Amino acid sequence: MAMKQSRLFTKTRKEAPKDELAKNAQLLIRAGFIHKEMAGVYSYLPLGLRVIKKIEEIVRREMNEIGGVELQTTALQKKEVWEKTNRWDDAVVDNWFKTKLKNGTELGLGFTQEEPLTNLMTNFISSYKNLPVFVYDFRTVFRNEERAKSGLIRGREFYWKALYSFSKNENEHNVFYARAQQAYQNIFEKTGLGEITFLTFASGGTFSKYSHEYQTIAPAGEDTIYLSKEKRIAVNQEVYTDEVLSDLGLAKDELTKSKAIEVGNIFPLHYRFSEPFGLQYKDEKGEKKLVFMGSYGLGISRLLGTIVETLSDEKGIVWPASVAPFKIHLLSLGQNEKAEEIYKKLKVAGAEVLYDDRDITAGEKFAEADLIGLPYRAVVSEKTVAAGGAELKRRNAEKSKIVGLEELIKLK
RNA sequence: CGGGGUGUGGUGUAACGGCUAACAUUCUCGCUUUGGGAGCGAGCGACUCCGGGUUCGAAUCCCGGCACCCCGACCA
Repeated sequence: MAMKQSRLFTKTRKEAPKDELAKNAQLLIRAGFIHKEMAGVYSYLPLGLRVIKKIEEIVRREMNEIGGVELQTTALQKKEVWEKTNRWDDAVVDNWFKTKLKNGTELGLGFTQEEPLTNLMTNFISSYKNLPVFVYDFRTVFRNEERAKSGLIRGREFYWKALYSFSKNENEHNVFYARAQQAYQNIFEKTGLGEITFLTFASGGTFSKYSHEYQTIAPAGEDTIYLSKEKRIAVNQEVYTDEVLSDLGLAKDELTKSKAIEVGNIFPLHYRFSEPFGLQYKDEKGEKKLVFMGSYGLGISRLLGTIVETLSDEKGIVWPASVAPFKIHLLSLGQNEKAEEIYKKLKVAGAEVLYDDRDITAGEKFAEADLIGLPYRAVVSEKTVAAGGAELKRRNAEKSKIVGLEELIKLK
């Protein structure tokens, strides 16, 4: 998609809002990607929404690749479903947003999808022939956090992907679980966080010995992990014990302590949900058995925040090409028809280009381009036209070079 | 939820208890300029978060509320 910047109603700011300290929120607001509605609640503006969609598509492809099937559950939740697992009571789950129908019936705004989805799947799973099945869901969820913080890192309303696996038994589950790990690794590599994101062993809670978190190293992180750069794994401080280290074959002296942001979390659910909902199947012998489940979460909006938090410099955001709202930032300096012409050709070629066609000073265009942070900047002025084309520069490079239209189209 | 802090034009800041609440930026208009948020001039824009109180007089002091930020706790 191509777009003229004169059509983009958002505006950049020189100064960070005083009610945000987190780098991700400051930059995303300054560059016009998000709008703060209230603490922990943000609207996605056109540029921000495009990044969300890019990340979503990367995640979708990986989920499809491992056999995931997409659906969408509801935000409104009914009490009875959650009472089956004892997760309706505020004494048990303290971050519910609850509301009521006109007639007084209590409802909740979903904070996760295990209950509704397990309940829903009882309609469709009845035989071993129906298994395994992997279902995923992108949606906004709500958590009444006592303290929202760090911009998009911990919000009260956020966008995430949840996948649940339904398997015949633990062995079958383990096969998928391993594939899911690979898919997660692919996602972080493709979104530019591969180098600084670690598979992390964390508390398994009531479900199993461990859960696996994907932790991205960042000073702004809420978690503390001990990581091995060589082995590409880490241990969450909450389970940093001699026993766990020996389990994993890690020695203390090979681990580095670091703050990190939890960008994903996967773990087996065993029969925690299939049991209360009676999610069973008949095996080959006609015997009823419980479905073995697994959970695979990933915060899309948190990932957006994490990318900005970790991949920005003093001038602004530095988007990885894979998630950038546009690939090319085309700037026209002064009056010239050449820029318009290049824009039209790029558009026809299907390039993802944001064309700054506004009548403002060069300095302003450069400063804004750096702040918005698209991977490539192509300047078209009398000077560059005389030199044979556009001046192309990567966002994170110092050097630039003159290129023709063909080379620009290649970048799309 | 415990502790700390902050609320002033859209944004960022200033103002001893005392003139018509100031400056920068944004925005509008004019001129100039055109390779790093450029210059000059003119304008628009604020019941100083809300409600009480003290005082001749409150943005400023006091009380209550709300909002926001930070630390901690919490975070299948």
